[in-house]
Amino acid sequence: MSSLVTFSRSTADTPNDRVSPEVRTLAERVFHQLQDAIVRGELAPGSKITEPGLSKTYGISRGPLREAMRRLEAHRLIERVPHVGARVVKLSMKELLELFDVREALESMAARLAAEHMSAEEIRGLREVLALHERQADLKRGEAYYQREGDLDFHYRIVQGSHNKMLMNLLCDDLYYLVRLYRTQFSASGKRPQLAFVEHHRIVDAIEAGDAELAELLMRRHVSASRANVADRYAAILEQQSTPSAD
Amino acid sequence: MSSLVTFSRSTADTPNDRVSPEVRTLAERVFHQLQDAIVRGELAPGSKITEPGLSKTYGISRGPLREAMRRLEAHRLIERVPHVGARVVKLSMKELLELFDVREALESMAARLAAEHMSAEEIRGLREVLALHERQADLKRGEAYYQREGDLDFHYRIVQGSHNKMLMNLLCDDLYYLVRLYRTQFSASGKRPQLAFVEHHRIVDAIEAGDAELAELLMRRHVSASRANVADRYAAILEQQSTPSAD
DNA sequence: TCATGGTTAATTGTCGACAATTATGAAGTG
DNA sequence: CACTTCATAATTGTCGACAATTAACCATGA
Repeated sequence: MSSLVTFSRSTADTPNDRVSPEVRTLAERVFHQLQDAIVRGELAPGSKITEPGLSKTYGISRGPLREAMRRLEAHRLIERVPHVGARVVKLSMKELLELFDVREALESMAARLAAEHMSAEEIRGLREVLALHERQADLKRGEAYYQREGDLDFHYRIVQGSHNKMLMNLLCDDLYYLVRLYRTQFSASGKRPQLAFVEHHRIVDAIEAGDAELAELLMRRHVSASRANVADRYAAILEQQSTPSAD
Repeated sequence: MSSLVTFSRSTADTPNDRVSPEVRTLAERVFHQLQDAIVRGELAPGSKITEPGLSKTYGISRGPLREAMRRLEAHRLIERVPHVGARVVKLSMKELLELFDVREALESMAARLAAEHMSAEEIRGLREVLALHERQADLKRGEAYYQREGDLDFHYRIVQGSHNKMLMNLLCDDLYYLVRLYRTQFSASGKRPQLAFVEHHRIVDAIEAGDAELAELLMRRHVSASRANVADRYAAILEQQSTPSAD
């Protein structure tokens, strides 16, 4: 029953592991469990979650559960209204595009700072991640699963390379969970991954060369292109829906 | 001469709401009270805050108090460590500069979006804010108080003009409280306000012209200059401290 | 049939008490 | 005198119960 908690790290040799369970308290543990359940779609978006229900499900009292829910709310994974209840967040396309705008702003800044601050071994690790993705893409073409998680891994490392803790908190602790939630909600892939590869490489090149401006520009385009891809796919779906019953 | 004008909201039609956006619950109220106390410096940065203490001070039980503290932690105004306690956040200069980098990224994006999405009356309101600041600056030259709050007002409006809710949440609900906290912590002003005025005007010009790229660039420079100003002042203070001797 | 009012049930908000963990201080020993 | 050890106290984590608010439902009347 109880899940094996968060085993997702691809490269496990990171001393500064961000997603360490750190289960020193009940509220922490159930927070991570709920976070995982939401991101994986086990808790349907928009579904109402009730305190007594979760309390019984996870076998804890409402005290720590409420704390966990507060944290989920702060991370924008659930929405609460006083005296009424909480629902799992349901990303609309408008909000998803908003998310991309924020990512474009923050990640381009992260790339710029990474080009300035990243150490040699950090860059080496970044290249390893890219090589790993490439190998996986060779083996499993089309299955974008690994690539997708790996894509986050790539962005993860760049954000960490910025050496800006505030950026790391905002992107890794908040926004990336929303990104993953989106990826399960709208199960999107498209033809982007192949393109994303070369973009990733160019970004790393710029970072390695210490060209902050170029790294920033490339990352901005990278995220922007991803956003455009999502918007296009959405428009296509809309059109397909508005052209109904073509049997 | 004492200061007679003590309130800052530019639109003064709302008399009562000092700290009461929505006080539907105890936790909400004490959260806003604590937030205000921290930002104003009534709770010293770095000081330890204890649950029984605050519980008695505000006359509520520890339940809603803990919820309020969770929210403060999410907004990065306090720092908690399990089983140990919570302390009011104490911004180091390093973290402050990090904050400026994040602001530069987000606010330049906000300016860009504002240039694309802001309505005519929103722009008019923005100009009114600028005019008000100019009048106040004429009357009270040097007293940067009003200008400073007003500066936030200006940035506030542009962020709202972006029509991006996620951006609004990040900047207005999280980062701006940190900015205000910094302003009380290091009581900084410098000669920037006068310069900031013309920069503000140029930004509004770009927004009004619908020139997104220019608005973004100007806002980026604006925040960056503010950051440089802070860094310079800090360097000066450091040098002053390292050259005292002769005691 | 529909609207409206009140009553009931369920959920959230709040509280006080107990358990677990950590910090503090004194005593003892090398 | 410094360092370790242990016992005490204080603080945080957790729990169950009660109060307040909201939603649902049924009944009544036009």
